[in-house]
Amino acid sequence: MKNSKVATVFQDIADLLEIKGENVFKMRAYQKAARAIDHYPRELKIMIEEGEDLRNIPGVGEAIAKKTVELITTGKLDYYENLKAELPQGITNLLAIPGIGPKTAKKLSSELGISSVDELESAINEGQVAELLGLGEKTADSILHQIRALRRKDQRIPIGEALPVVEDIMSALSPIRGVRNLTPAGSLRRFRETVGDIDLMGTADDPAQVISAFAALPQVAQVLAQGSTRASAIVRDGLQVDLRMVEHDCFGSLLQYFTGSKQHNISLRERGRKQGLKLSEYGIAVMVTGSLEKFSTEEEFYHRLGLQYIPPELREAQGEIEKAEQEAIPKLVELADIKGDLHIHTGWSDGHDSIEEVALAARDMGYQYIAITDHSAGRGIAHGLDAERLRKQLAEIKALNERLTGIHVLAGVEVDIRADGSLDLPHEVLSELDIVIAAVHSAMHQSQEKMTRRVLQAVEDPDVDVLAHPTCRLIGRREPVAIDLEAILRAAARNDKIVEINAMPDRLDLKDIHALRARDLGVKLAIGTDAHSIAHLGFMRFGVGVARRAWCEAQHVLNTLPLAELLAVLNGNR
DNA sequence: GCCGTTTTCGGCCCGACTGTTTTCAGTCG
Repeated sequence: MKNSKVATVFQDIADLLEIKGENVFKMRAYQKAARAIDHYPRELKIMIEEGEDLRNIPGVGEAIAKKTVELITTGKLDYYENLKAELPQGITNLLAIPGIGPKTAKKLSSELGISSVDELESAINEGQVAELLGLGEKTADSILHQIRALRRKDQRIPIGEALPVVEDIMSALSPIRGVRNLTPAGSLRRFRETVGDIDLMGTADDPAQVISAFAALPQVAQVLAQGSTRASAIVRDGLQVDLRMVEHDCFGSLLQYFTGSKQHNISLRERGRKQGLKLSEYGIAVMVTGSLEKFSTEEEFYHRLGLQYIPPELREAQGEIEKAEQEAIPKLVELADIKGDLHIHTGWSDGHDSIEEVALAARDMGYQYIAITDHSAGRGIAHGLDAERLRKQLAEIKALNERLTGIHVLAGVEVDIRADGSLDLPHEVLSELDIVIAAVHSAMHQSQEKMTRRVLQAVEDPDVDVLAHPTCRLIGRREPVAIDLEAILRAAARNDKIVEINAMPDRLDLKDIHALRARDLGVKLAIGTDAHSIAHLGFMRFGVGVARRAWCEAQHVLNTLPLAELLAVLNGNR
């Protein structure tokens, strides 16, 4: 059983306990454990098999550890089954509707016998809901509205779609006089792989003026709410943007607050409370005197708490606060550390641009090198290169390198790992290349045993340098393949192989927690954009975001190396 | 149910908004 499934069960237990009206702190303990397990970089199943203590996971104590073992080893949990039997089936579905919490869900269930969204909708239409004590016409209307919105609304969207939207709005607002510090907050700023809605903040001499300007933007389809310091609006594709503007001197605490994560902020406030400090978006209040200290930067805010600055990508309540206490937050890799892109397609296979066009664009970005890694001729891949065409491409790259200055082009390939684990090109031609990336592109529904053996064979192949997009997932569109990633990463560590963080925003593969696990196992990572056109070279920042969420420093990322050192590593590998 | 520079009991984040109220409960981020 996967961690995410375990987390879902504990979250459901929390919901059930909340509806039941159990001790809220017990409920929160399950919530916290669910989140921690969902973010945990190791598979609990393996930890149990290897006899490790699950109580090392923050938020998991004796009781939840025991329940986790029961759930994973037997596939089911008595406590959970009993809890579900006590309450109407499906009742937790109601909690997914914004505006409905545990009390309302319980009331709807016990007084009207409602346990599904459809039943709720008919009851509202029949006027039953508005008659309940404590509810009313407005509440019933608003619930109906939310049900409809929920059905229309897409799931969380990939960060790669959200960031351009917010940047477009930022560039429209930033010319306004007196506007400063425009910054995306929330999960977008933390570079989570998907975002629900967009938080945008900033400071202004006259916040209300900026809010009005925002509401009038052509990008805005519908204004949901508009006040003097904040507005919510729907922009294209139903994406919701919340803008908050405050005066300049509170920006640090405001940005900190709205960047989250929620659990990070809770942990931070618990810690502050022990120091007699009360944290909020307005600043830090000293409890005995009641005086409020304001902060114009996040750095000052963290320092006031006796903490080193914590970069947004690490704010997930995964031990970063303890590390900050010890001044042990590493200097994370930055976009500026990246010296080149190691995964690029051109018109030779399914990309759009010529090698030279890509090389010149990369040089303009300040890169020292790029690797051209077109597809091999594997089944189903358009215009893949066979040995003959690959040698022709190699010749073109050699000629180009003699002609171009300021950028070096590495000759490479993204060779298909066939269903049986063999590579799609012979050793003779692979050995002539600077870099060989291997990846699965077919037979994705193999059993976990078969897929793991298949990829292990590629990782152990002396011709292979890099394993690309190891899970083959497409966010929101294709589930990751069944594979024992722990075994793959351990094999990569043993064989000195590099594993890719694919920066294409709908892949992000490895994902954050797997990249962290790789880092911990000593596996070197390469960030590649998988660009199929020049514009895609800009995806690098998403890959860097993943690496930062995985606590990676420049030393953990292969393509922060200058050209000579990179070539030395690649040559040493084969 | 978890946790410990107030350690094995007694705590457990904070403020805003909304709608239904008569002083606040419920929900959200």
